[in-house]
Amino acid sequence: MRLSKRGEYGLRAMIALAEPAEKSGAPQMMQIKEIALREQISAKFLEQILLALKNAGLLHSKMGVGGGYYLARPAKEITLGQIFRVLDGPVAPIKCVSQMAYEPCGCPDEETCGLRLAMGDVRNAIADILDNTSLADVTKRQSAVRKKLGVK
Amino acid sequence: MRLSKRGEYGLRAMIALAEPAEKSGAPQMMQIKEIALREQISAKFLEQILLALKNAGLLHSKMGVGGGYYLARPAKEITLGQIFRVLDGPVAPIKCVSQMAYEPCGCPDEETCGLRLAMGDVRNAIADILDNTSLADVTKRQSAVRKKLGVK
DNA sequence: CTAAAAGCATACTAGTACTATAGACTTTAT
DNA sequence: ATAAAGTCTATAGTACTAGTATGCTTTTAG
Repeated sequence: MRLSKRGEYGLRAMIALAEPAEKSGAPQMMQIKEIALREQISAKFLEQILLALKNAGLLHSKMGVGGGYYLARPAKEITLGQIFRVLDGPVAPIKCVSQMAYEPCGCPDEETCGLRLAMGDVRNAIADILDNTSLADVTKRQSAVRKKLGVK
Repeated sequence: MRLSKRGEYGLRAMIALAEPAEKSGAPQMMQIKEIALREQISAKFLEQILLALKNAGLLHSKMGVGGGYYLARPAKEITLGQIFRVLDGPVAPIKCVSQMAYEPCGCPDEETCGLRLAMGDVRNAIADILDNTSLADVTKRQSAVRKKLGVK
C-alpha cells in the first residue's frame, strides 16, 4: 500500500510550486535544480517526473535561459488525486474495484466477493481524500500548522 | 497504492477459512490444496503465505493425514488489518506517517510538511477500515449481498 | 509402515523502481 | 551568430520485489 518515490517526489514538487504561487497570486516559475535542491531529489529523476506531469497537462514549462516549470492551473484546481494518478496509476488497491482501470480479479463471483467489497471501501476512502484535496488546501494547511507552532 | 498478490491471496484464504466457521460455529479446518483450488491460487505460493500467517499467530495448523489449517481465533477477533500487516507490511503510504514502521521521509521540516499531513489522513482512513473490519464482518456482508441478489 | 499432509529452504524468472549517462533540441542574452 | 541555460528524450544498469517452482523433511492417521 505504498506511494512510490516517483509519486512522492512529484507531489512534493507540485506542492513546492504551489507554495509561492499562493502568496504572490501569480503562477510561480521554478527550475528543476531549484526544486531538486530544496527537496533533496536527484535532479535527473525529477526531470522525468516533471515531464510526465507536463505531458499530463498539470504543468507548463518555459525553455531556455530563465526558464522553468509552473503550474498549468491555479493551485485550487489541481488535486492530489490528479497528480497521484499520473505518476502512480489507479488509486484502487485491487483492480476489480478500480474506476479508471477495472479488471476482473478472478474470484468466482465478483458480486459477492467479500474482499472486493472491503477493498471497494478502501478505494473510496482514499479517493475521497485525494480527489478533494487541492494543492491550495495543502499549502493552506501547511501555513496554518506553521502559525500554530509559532514563527518559522 | 496496490495490494500485493501475497496480500490478496492471504486475505482470500482467511475469508475462505472464516466462511464455514461462521455457519458451524466451530473453527473449520481446510487443506492448502482445497483453498488453492477454490480460489485459483498456486498451492505452493499459498503454502508460504499460510505459513507466514501461522507464524504470526493468526492461523493454527495440524500436520499429517487429515491435517490442515484453521483460524487461531474466532472470525470476529481477526481483522483485515492484522492479516494485511503480516503479508504486506505497514498500511501507511509513506514511512513518515507509519505507526508501526516510522522513518523520517527527508523533508526539511516534518511538522509542517504538507504531503505528510495529507498522507497521514490517507493512512488513518485506510487503517480505520482495515482495523475495524473483522473476518466475521466480511462473511456477514457476503451473505447479506447474496441474499439481496436472491438465491445462489 | 505407508501415505497424506504440513514445514522449510532455496533458487529461478520477470518485472519494477530508482538512478545515472549522454546527447539533442529550444530559447534567450549578448 | 553564438554560447549559455534550460528542457526534452532515450537508454542502460543496478537492485529489489513478486511470483513461481523444486525438492526434501517431519508429523500423524490408519
